[in-house]
Amino acid sequence: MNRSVATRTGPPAARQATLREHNLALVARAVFESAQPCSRAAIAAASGLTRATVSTLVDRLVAAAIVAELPPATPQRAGRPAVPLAPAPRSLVGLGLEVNVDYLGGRVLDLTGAVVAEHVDPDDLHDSDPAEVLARLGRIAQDLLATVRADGMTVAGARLALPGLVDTRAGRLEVAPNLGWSHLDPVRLLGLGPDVPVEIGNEAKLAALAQASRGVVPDDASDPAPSTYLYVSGDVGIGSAIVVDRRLFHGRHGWTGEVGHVVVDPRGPRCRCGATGCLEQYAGKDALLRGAGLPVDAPTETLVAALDAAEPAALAVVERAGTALGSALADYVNLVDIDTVLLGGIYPALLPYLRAAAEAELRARVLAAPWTDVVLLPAPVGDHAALTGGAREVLRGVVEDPSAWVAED
Amino acid sequence: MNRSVATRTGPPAARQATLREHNLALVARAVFESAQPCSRAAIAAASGLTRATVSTLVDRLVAAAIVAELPPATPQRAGRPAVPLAPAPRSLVGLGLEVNVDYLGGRVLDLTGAVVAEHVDPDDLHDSDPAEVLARLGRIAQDLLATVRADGMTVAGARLALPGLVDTRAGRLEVAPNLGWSHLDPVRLLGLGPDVPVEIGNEAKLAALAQASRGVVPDDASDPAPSTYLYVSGDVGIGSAIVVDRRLFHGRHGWTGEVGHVVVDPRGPRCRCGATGCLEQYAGKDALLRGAGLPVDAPTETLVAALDAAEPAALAVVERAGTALGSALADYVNLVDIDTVLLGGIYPALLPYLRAAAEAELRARVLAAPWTDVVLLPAPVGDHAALTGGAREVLRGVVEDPSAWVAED
DNA sequence: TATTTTTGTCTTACGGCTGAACTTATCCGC
DNA sequence: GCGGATAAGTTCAGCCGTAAGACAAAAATA
Repeated sequence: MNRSVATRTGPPAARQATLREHNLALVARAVFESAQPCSRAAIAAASGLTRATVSTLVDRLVAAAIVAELPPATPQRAGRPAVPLAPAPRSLVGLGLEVNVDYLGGRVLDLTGAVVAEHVDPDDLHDSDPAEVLARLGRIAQDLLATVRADGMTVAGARLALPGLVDTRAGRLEVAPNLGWSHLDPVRLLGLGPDVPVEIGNEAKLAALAQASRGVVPDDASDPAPSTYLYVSGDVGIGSAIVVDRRLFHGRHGWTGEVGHVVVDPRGPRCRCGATGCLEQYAGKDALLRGAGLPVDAPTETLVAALDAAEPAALAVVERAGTALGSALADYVNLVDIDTVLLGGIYPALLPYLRAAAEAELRARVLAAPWTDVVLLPAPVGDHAALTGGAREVLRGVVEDPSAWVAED
Repeated sequence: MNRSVATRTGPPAARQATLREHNLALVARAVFESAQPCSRAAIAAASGLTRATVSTLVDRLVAAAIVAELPPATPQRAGRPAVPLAPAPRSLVGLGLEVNVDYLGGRVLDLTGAVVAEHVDPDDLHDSDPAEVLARLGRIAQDLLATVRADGMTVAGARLALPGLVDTRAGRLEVAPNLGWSHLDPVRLLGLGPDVPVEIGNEAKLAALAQASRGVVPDDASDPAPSTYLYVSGDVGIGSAIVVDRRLFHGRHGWTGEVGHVVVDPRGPRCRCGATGCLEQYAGKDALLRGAGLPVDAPTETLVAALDAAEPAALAVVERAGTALGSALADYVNLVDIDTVLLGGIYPALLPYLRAAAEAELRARVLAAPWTDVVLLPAPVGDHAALTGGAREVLRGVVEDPSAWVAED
């Protein structure tokens, strides 16, 4: 009897409805990825669909308040003027949440990429109580949701960023060393209602996605953000993410990019992970401050001031960090063949002092160096990037599958 | 005038024909990935399509000789017996070609995965003349094609494996150090007619794809080959590939997996790449033979014999190689979060002697070690794996888009 | 004002899938 | 040995989404 209920594995069959969903997403992407507002006719020409089909699809997106019709621009050419289309402001929004060692907070973005609400509480959350902290963040989230709902917006979902080993699918935080948290279900502890679907993610991974500005939401076109890059964020630990075509490379569990524990010198100092000579012991924040003779809890600005003052200890330790970083990034590039590296966290401030050493090491060690240049760039989105990244991930889901938000009929 | 001819960027629009192509591929995959022959009804149940639709799609695949109807098996249950479906033998075939330092040759596989023709010429091709060698391989290919065509088979395409930096899209070989080749167009030099589309690929990458046995072509079900793994092939150099769901992770240019040049010890010996302490200098074939006090042109068997005889120099150098390999693989796993490693080339023979050291290093250095085990396995397909991988890649193309091989009407 | 040009809508046709009835082929129980 | 049960595969009308082309609308241009 239970024979042929068949697991229904593999990709789903395509039916007529699938066609419509596909093309609806195609049209939505066309609107969202266009630098300037575009017309129905332009979308038809670019996509290969007929103007008739594009029209019906656009009408659905407009009815769902995903796309907005702008007032007609003053026409320049002959012919009936086009109706400009653009992402709809302040209708569907995404919520990014984060708990990190130095703050907790939330940020709400709309489909245009604008911040419509935000609340950030700086705090020292080393070895904090997860239940208490997450309940507090839950209340912050509720406040933000109430505010934007009062303005008539609909919340598409939320994404919680955590600085640790996260199993996104199971919704479990395995361990977050710096928070002193382990083995818990953060979504349950947040205590948001079932009306807002919450997923969790690693902080560095979500911050990485925030860097792809042209992804979901058009920024100003002067910023040609790359779509394939490595994002490396330096703090006490050094996390990173592999982004290909504005999407994360996920690996087996999502635990990619642990570049902080790449071997720089096996005879080097012992790392808190138990091994020796990891990158973190050369280019992590604690190692840098200690090496420069500064207190471990000093802010990055203190180190930068020491560098600006040309203090020899600071200059030496940062150059050594640059060499170590270059060596580890060379391994990274040799293994995954991605040659644009965005540096976040403490690195943008230090980049002038470590760039030369890092680039020398990259030139020496990257096998493909004769045919391609590895580019080191400061990450464009800095402050609490994971909040932006989390909110954008939610909105990317809306744009890539708008059918869930479009009326049936 | 030239305004709106629009580049037609992005994914194509979905039309009715797209639906059919999608479902045709879905049905083909169902037949090819099934362990035993399956019926139309079983495919319908598994895919969610109706039996009517599956029937018409299967009929097209049968007419195109991609799928074959087997004679009915003796029925066990009540009801009309099913017609078993399986990949069609000896109809569409793929050609794998390879030039490497020690041989050149070709292999023809049919859709069942069976070798239907093969020709391998051992030879020393260090610093050879590319035009002469590729012309020779072209003649071998012509002979193989003539043979299989005489038996009524159709050649779907060919794939040429080369040991070097290959730009697959442009069809250019940038450099193959061991052959002494650089900057050439191997497809043109092969001189095959336009009736057989030839693509080129890196040897290690294609060998890696050969390891996913259940991919295109069902092997015996006793071998549960993984679908996501790292493949690391040791020879003079050490190449590798990242395989996710039986597909290559391509990176920017396809130049991923250069694990031979991951840093093991920056104070280590100088590598031929110009840097110091690369893995290749510890675990490459030349380094191993030299360290064991054997001639550099000795075959691997000589080293294995020395190990079996418990010669101290050999044991020491292989253990050192195991540690180095473990260190480099730990970096690899930390960066890409893939925990199954298939070892090919010279490593399967050496695995008993280097496994302990490598696994110790992996346990110490892989950050996720407490939550997941890194598994080292000998690669299942050994002899000239790139030939098999190349042919399978061609056939994978057929199964993933059968519509090109199915009659219009 | 008439013509040209381009946008957006309307109508008809077509292709591909669904669902339900129907046919075919086997097993099972009496 | 025969009828019912069971399952596989086929046939046919109907639905849905897109294509194709005509048509309406709105602006620049002569």
